[in-house]
Amino acid sequence: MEKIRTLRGFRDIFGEELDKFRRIESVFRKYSGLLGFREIELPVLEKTELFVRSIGDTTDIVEKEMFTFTDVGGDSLTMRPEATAGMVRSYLQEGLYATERMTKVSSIGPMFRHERPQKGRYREFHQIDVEVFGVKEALVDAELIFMIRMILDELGVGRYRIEVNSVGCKTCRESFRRVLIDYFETRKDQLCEDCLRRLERNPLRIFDCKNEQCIDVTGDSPLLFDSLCGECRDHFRLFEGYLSDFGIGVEINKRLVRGLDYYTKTVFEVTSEDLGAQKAFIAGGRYDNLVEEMGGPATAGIGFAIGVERLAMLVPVSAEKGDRRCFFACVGDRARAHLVSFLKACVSAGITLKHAYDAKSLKAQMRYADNLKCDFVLILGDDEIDRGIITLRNMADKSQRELPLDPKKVAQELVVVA
RNA sequence: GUGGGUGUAGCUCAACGGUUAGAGCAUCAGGCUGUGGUCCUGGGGGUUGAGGGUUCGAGACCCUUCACCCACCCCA
Repeated sequence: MEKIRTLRGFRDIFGEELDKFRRIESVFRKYSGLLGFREIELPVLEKTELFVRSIGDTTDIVEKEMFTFTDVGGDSLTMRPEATAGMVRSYLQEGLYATERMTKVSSIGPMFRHERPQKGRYREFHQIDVEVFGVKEALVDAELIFMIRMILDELGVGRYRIEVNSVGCKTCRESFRRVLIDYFETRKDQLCEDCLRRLERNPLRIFDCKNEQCIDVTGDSPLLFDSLCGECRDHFRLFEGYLSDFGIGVEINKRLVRGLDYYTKTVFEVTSEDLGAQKAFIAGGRYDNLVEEMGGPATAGIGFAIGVERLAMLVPVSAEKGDRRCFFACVGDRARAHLVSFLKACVSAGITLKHAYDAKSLKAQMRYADNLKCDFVLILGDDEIDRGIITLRNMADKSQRELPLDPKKVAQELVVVA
């Protein structure tokens, strides 16, 4: 029989990695709470149309990377490939635009993209997502960067870069698009195949190419950043000003572009060289038209997503030692009969009491206790029972002492020493 | 979807085309009746990813296929 294993790109997450996930989540919740975000859980499955409309039907995500299938009722459904679409849907569906002047929400959960897996990229991956609706002021842009910095610092992430840029609004982007196309049209012969495709579909993306020739060509091409409209330029200047008020240094990368269609003005990316080729582990930006495009009132929006798997690769293993453990070793059936009462007493007292389920020699139980890194072992055999006591061994210094054979009193004692 | 790399014990890896495929770690059991880590002895555990081919003989060579890893496209 062939062993059943996980689907390609899907994984079991456990042990050290899961510990890091939990730590990341808890540090995130600390700062998102301090900055006034509330958490929300959204469905993993949504109508396909939601993603097509929000992400853009010519993006790679929508064109070839979604887990999409047809429901028995005939609806086309999709496992969410990113969080913002669902966040916007929820914001509109729950009518939050009418009940609060602005909304700060966050969410944590799995996302799905049907891509070829590689380092730091899986078909099921996890994102921490943050969105702010209804604030057009650049202060919030800087506040999000501040939040990211606080989280990364507390997690002990060492080397990372925060890059920011502005991709402008509809008007400055439209006019620039023509300028860019004109520029590249005359240099078509120097572009790689992929970039020729990009030129047709989304010329801005040529800036993302890793091909050396293409990088050369973009080297002296006009930049969107330099032809922003007055409003977008002002917004970016204010953003920079607030960042310096927060005391955060960032790099302005005028070539930074985003893969999703809905971004406007501020975009940013946090990268690390310790990640392999997929070096961005946090990315986000402003999307001032998205809510309206999704059928809501004109509402500014901005958000970012943290790739949890990628961030976990950068988080140092926490040195904090788990709680001290105790083991119950018994010799013979008479002693074994006491196990349950000790278990009950210890759990009630908040103590972890490990034990072997099958009857083994004392030696084997000691080995097992050692293996489990237990700090204390309770030893109970005929000797102890006859004398009305139980032996408590300290595994570290091998000292032993006797306690009365009374589960509650022993549990109390363990609370003190363990 | 494309390119490259790798598939041998639970894990990390050996084995020039030539006996019965090994080692370390892990696991289990012993080393005078009830005491762990180090040490000694032993046990269990494999269709060498799968299928075909070449050969007197294949873990190794060839073909096919599958899986994983890395990279491209793209993205967190």
